[in-house]
Amino acid sequence: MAGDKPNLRWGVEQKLQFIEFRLFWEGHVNRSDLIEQFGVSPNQASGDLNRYIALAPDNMVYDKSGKTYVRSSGFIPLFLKPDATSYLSQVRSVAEGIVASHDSWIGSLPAFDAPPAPARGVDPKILRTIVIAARRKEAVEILYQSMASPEPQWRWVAPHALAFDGFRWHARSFCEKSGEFRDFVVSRVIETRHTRPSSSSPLSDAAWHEMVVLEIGPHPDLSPNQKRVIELDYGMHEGRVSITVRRALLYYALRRLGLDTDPAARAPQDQQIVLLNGESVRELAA
Amino acid sequence: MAGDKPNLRWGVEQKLQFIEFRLFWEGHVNRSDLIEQFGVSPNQASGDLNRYIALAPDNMVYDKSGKTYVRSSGFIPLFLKPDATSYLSQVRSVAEGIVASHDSWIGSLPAFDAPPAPARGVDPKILRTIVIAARRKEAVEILYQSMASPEPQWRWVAPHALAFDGFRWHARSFCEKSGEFRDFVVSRVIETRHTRPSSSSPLSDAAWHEMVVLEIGPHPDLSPNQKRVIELDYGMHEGRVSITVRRALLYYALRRLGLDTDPAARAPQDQQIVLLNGESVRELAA
DNA sequence: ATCGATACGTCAAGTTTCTGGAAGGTTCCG
DNA sequence: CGGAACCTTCCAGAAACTTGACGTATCGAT
Repeated sequence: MAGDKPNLRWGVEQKLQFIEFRLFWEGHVNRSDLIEQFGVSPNQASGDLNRYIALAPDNMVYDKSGKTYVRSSGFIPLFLKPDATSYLSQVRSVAEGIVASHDSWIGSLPAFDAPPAPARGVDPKILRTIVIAARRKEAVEILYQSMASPEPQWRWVAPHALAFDGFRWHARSFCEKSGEFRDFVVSRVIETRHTRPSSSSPLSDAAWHEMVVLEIGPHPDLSPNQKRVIELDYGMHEGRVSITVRRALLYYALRRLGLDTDPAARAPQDQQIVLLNGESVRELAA
Repeated sequence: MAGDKPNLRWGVEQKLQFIEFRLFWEGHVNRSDLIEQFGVSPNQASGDLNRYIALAPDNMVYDKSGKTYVRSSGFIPLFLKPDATSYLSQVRSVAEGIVASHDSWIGSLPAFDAPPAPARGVDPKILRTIVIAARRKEAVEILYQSMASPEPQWRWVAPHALAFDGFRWHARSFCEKSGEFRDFVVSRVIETRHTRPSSSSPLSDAAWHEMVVLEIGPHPDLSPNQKRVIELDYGMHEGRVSITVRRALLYYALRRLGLDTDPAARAPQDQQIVLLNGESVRELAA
């Protein structure tokens, strides 16, 4: 019956996916939804809805009383794989203004909030310069405000990767001034000037390529039941789980997991997890 | 010359935006880029590129030697507002598998990594049930694994908002069992059963609607120069910035900012910021 | 019980977009 | 020089879409 997706044009495929997205997440679709989202005529929207029914007859019925198409009980997505992470990521992006509401397919946005991350914004042109330099394996001259010097200084760096520490974006780069690979906070780059070919190889960034394994387990002072729940939360087996992280990001990973302080600094219920191989890991942290 | 955008069809507008996105971020576009992204014929792609030139003659020229269209120096985006946050968010989404590479417009993905967040995934159907219940102001019966009880238990909750604490997603809900508003970790919901109308009003969730103001400043033990950089990073004026956060999220906000422990638990360079109004804030934390 | 508003549906004519095929141009490289 | 890898243009036909007109079902208000 259904199942054979003919070669559809991109625009048509998008509209069918949209119908399915709304059916799954909201339970219903309207002709007017298509009109708003894609700017098509009522006429065309009718056609698209009926095309969807023709391709997936068991997924959707028209509810005359509700004046809307509703998902039927035997709904099986045909054009989309429903994904909670992606939906939640969209919720966050729309709520935080990263994505305009009309660019998202979510029709009725759930109320949402998250603890704010008060980090300065990144200038798109500066970011572009860094990204392009990384791609071309070039060095770029940046005016950088470091923690060490009072005034911003020009220096040549050869970026090769981006990293996010939870708050700030970093450009992992070879710094010609210090002769080392370092993290540069992108929002501390005031300006960029020239670029030129770079002789440094990203492969020599040992701290970036070397992986560290963190062994974590539930806090020993939790009750057996609390331990079990934490194990479920973190996907632990037999009281432990391994997390692999680049040595260059180890500091941020420990901080993010709340493992950069003495485990006694928080109550066990707040701390939740502890590092099981702390001795071998902590000496690697920068 | 340029500037007047005629009423274009959705599909055409998307392609022009795509051309502009690639021009801005990568510096060049190919006919083959359009072919890959939208599945059009080489023929049509030519047409679209020339349509773009007709609409924005000063933005792009064909580099015969490079065999590609390149951004010209006077490039002014016409269909898109370049946004670093949105670009970086895409980088992260693609790198973490949230968005398929071919659904993103980024052609050449920069190398990227971030500290992993080892949290269990959320089941899309369970999330959907919660989101729909919130929209319809309904209560839903969930099988929930709490920290308190050894076995999961059925209980009626009326969700009204989603919250993200940096690791886990929560459903802010009225719990009929306890008669209070509480956070339920979505990934700890094993199953959902019935729904029914709810009498509880989201407006009575005091901790959700009450806002707390955090005053933060640079760590006092930093050097004047280091303080200045931190002030720039966090957008502080005169050594302080106010962050407003829901009381229900206060705990997570403090944790995220590293303000939930004694300021002496970390070295000043690691701690970076301190809470200036700690006395009045900390007594509110759950 | 009728009327108006709001949905969706459909038929027809005309425009825009797109494909496929065919022929042609430029630059680079071996 | 010839081939590869780009982009371009012309044409006919198909698919997608718009505009306009007219018809249908449901609901709620008068």
